[in-house]
Amino acid sequence: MKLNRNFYSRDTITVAKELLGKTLVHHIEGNKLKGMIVETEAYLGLRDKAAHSYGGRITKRVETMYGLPGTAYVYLIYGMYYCFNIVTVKEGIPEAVLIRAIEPIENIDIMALLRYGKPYEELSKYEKKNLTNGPGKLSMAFNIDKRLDKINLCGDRLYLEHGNKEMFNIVETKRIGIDYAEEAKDYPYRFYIEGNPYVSKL
DNA sequence: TAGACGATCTGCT
DNA sequence: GCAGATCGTCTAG
Repeated sequence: MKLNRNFYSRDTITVAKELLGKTLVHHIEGNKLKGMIVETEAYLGLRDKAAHSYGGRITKRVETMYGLPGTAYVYLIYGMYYCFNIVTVKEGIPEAVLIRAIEPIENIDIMALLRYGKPYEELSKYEKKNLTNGPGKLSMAFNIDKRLDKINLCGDRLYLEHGNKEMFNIVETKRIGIDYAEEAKDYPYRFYIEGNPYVSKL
């Protein structure tokens, strides 16, 4: 069952935690890519120095974060990778959840082709493990890029579903790659499924 | 309009 | 473990 607008229209920390174990679905050229979310990070707009929207900044790039909850926020990082986020709370409040890692479920061969240009069986052990265990990596494997910025996640192209197994422990820890963010770099806004092999960093 | 930098990943040491 | 890749976005002037 698809997650609706109400799911996203809540406190960002809550949504970040509850997104764990949910299934991400992307329809591409007649095929469905599916994966389970295993790692997320919360970005709390105004009061969070690590967020693009810190202090209420509104620029061309971050305006997406001010949109409706359940909207995709996709941006380019380091000139070569895309990061996929989900807008939360309500329109006008610039908060979002970064999807950091996914466990592949369906059409893994297509993901392997998108990421490494060869089918899954031909991947080395190292490549299999690294298929989707990071924000830039999962974007490659799921064919997510800037064209999906501002897309409605309550639609039929890219959306989330309730998962099957939701029995797991959630680990809370500090976020990654935001050392510039002063005191905000130590906030415990990163969440992942304990023991899952696709988590980007322990 | 120029200059600095980043919510990352890879490959080499 | 560390540096390089690589360019859109933002800020200052």
